[in-house]
Amino acid sequence: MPYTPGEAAGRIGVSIDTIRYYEKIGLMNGVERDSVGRRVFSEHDLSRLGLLRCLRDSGMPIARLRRFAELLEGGDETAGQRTALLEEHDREIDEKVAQLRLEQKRVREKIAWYRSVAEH
Amino acid sequence: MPYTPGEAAGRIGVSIDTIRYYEKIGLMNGVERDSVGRRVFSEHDLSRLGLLRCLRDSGMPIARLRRFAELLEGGDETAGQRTALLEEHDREIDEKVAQLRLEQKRVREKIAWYRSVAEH
DNA sequence: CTGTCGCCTGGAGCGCGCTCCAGGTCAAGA
DNA sequence: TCTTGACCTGGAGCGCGCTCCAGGCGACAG
Repeated sequence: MPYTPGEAAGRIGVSIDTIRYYEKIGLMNGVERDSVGRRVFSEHDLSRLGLLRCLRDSGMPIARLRRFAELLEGGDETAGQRTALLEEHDREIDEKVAQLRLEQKRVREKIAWYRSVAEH
Repeated sequence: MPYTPGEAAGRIGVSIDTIRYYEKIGLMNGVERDSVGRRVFSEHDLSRLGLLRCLRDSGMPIARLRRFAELLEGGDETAGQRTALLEEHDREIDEKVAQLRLEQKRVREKIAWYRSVAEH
């Protein structure tokens, strides 16, 4: 059930350096250590890391991620705030997708235009 | 019909510094200058800049943008390569959107889970 | 005639998110 | 016993895409 840093990194798809960085900046507080100081990741740590990574990959900046991590540490009372934060992120993803689709439309128009010119 | 740097920046929605930077790195070669060395943007320059900006905003890295700008300067013979480049970018936008939707799914599942816990 | 404004240049600096490095500890295998 | 390998730390460095700065120039307003 516990994972070494290398296993954790492999499972989530990040580098060990990223894991250490996340701990350093307060995104992953409370990860246990073994007798010689090496990190030991629980299943729960992994899912936390996975969620953080998912939020990060979908565009959440580190500062916001830190806020989320803080709320996670705040226990049950912060569940509402966590939900609100995720809901806002959800909306931001929608907006980003909409924006990408607009840009894609323009790209496609340009492609169509190049094609129409090609067949003179 | 011609625009000053400030007007060009305003119309496209970038800073003058960005315009200068784009010229410096070869994305906007061939912009004319007036008698004292100030840039003069034609309608065509604006649409070029606008397209570059659109590609950039939709995630194309500068190196690729540079390649595209080179092709633009290559004239009619490069139209096919330009089209190919834009088509690939179009696919990349699709992939990025798909990825975002996956991540959004996970975010929504987490929200749903928080909600289900809240109503114990 | 003196601001002030918009622009010019080359080059330094910045914010983000890692990534790499030097130097060290311990454990297990040959 | 020696080596290899995974991990540790603090801190420097990096790649990207701008952004800002100092110092200067010409045009136009008061």
